[in-house]
Amino acid sequence: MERVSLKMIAEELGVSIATVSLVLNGKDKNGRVGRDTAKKILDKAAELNYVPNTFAMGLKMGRSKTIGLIVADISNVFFGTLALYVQEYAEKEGYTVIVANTNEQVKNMERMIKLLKSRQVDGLIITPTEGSEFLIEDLMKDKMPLVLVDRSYPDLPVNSVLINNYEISYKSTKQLIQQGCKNIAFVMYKQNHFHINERKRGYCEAVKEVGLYKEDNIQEVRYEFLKSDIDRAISYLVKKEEKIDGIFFATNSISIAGVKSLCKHHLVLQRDIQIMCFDESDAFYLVPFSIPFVKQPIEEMAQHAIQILLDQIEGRNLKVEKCFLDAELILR
Amino acid sequence: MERVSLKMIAEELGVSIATVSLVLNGKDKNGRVGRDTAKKILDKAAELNYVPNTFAMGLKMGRSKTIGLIVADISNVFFGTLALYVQEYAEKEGYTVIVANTNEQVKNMERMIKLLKSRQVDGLIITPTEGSEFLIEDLMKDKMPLVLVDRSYPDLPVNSVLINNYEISYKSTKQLIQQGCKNIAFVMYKQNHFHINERKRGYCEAVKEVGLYKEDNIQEVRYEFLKSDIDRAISYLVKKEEKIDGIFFATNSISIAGVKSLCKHHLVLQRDIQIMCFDESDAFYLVPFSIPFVKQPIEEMAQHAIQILLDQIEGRNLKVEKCFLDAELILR
DNA sequence: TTATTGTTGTTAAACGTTTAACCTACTAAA
DNA sequence: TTTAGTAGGTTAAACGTTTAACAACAATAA
Repeated sequence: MERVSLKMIAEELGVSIATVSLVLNGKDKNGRVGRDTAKKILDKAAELNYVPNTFAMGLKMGRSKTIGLIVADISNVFFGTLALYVQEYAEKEGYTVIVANTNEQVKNMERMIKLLKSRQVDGLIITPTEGSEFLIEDLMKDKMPLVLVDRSYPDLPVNSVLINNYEISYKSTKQLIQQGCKNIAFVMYKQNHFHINERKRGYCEAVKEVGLYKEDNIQEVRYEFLKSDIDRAISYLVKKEEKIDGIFFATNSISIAGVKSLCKHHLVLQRDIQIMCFDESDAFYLVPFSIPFVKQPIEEMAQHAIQILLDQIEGRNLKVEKCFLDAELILR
Repeated sequence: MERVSLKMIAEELGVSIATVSLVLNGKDKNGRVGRDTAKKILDKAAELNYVPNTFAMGLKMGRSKTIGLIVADISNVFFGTLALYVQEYAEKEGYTVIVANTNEQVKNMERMIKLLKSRQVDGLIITPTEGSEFLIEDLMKDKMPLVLVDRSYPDLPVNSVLINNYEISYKSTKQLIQQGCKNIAFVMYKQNHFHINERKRGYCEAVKEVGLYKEDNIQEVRYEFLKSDIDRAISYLVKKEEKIDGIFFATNSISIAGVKSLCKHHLVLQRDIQIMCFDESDAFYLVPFSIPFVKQPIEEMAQHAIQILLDQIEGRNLKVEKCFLDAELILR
């Protein structure tokens, strides 16, 4: 893996390294380097298949043109799609993305931040884990350019890109009510995340308004034990005295697991029970009826996150930006 | 974003940079540095929250401890899962992964290789796009450590991790036959990929064996126009003279799109038609009957790919490794 | 006494870039 | 003839790390 350096090009052509650098960076305008010297250099670089050494560049310039993206689990389609778009928009601006997984563990998040810092990232886009407020505060003290996505700590003066969790959740619950549901459950993660609580608040508000609020209709499941907890929750909900006739699932992984679990109880969706999901899934198209869901504007989230982050990195905007995007209710 | 360097630690403690480096790299054994000096350095490093500058290290050492992973589309759950495990195993060995998407375009693959090279990756794991043989050959000429995953060019002496496409495909088709299907279709991408052709060969072999081969039962769809092409293909298959009673979908994206399309025709799966899919999908658990599928050992694929790649990078093994793993037929 | 060995460090070069500052030769104007 | 300007480069330092080679000193051995 013989790597081609400026030096090699310079030696082969009998010019100085500086000249080669100037030409290859396009800084040879206004008469720094002669036309034919420039052409010779360009040709030789192409011939030798020169690629600049980002390490040397980064070391010298103090910027890596790299950003870190920290998510819970890249194999989850929500985060995978987010990663796809983040990379797409980052690349357009000449930035590379390193993706890191936390698996919702704050310990991992800490490790990943350290790793990405050692990789000299110029900034971070993070979906923070539960209990990671202190890590965010540390990063802010460090003046690391930073954008939180999907989740946030509303009291911290930190850039964020969020959706209208409360409103869309309220609206979705209303929709179930309008479809005739009289006893609606809400299944959420047992996590103290602001965005999750906002979704809960939206649900509560909607059911309270029509006098349908019941505390035991709200079921919490643990991330690490999703499958078993969901089964228990669904069992409880479908077997209890006043049977449930509608369920709102608070995230995409809960939606999938929840619907799976419902199937096990031989309940026929849309007849025995109405459901409402967060996030789209291919799965929804496999059933011969439509499953309503909340569609998050993932591409726009990625786009705004990148834009805010790069504005900070490149010093175009130093104010804290809190960006709210509207999710959409899809009924079909 | 004041970055802490060895120099700062050295100055604060009144020792040389070399000493600090030695201690922080654990190279102060056999009496290089005194016990208490070492302790002072360790403490100060922790206090200042020192993280080594990977750029300077990489520049000096000529190795980045970074590998590149090139896939078609990170938001596809197969590649997402692959990425997850590749990262997990890479991290265990102290390597970081940069993921790049090609969207199945050879142009993009070329761009991504260039980008990753400029990032000084020590090696690459690639699921090559169609027509990218010349890029692989270039990399081999460059002596870039390399492992192809999922797909390969069998004539090239290049490391690869593949599944037993022919056998599992043969076996899956046999299964459909055994379930009583008399007229089985095969839906595949219109791509000249070896692994895809192997899957086709497995199907063909199985149907020919029992005299059920019909050329127009093999339908090809284009990656860029998956949805429309699938709809056309399914329409054709279900409406033609001798109606189809079984379909084998050759990849996960085709499976999902295909089942969606079948639903549109109001066909009841497992009654009107038997199907067989490649790769698992959450979707399969939403229907009250079981959908058989081919399960690829994604974690093992990632593990072997990393192991082969690191063996090459670190010079432990210079032979070309062709690794074959067995996919599994899941019936439930 | 002198040499040897061990302990605890330091010095300095190198990795591949970028870029401010400098240099040389030529042309044109005063 | 001098002076200034311009075109077309070159020199050298710096970024933060690693590590071979060196050094200073003390203890021990011959």
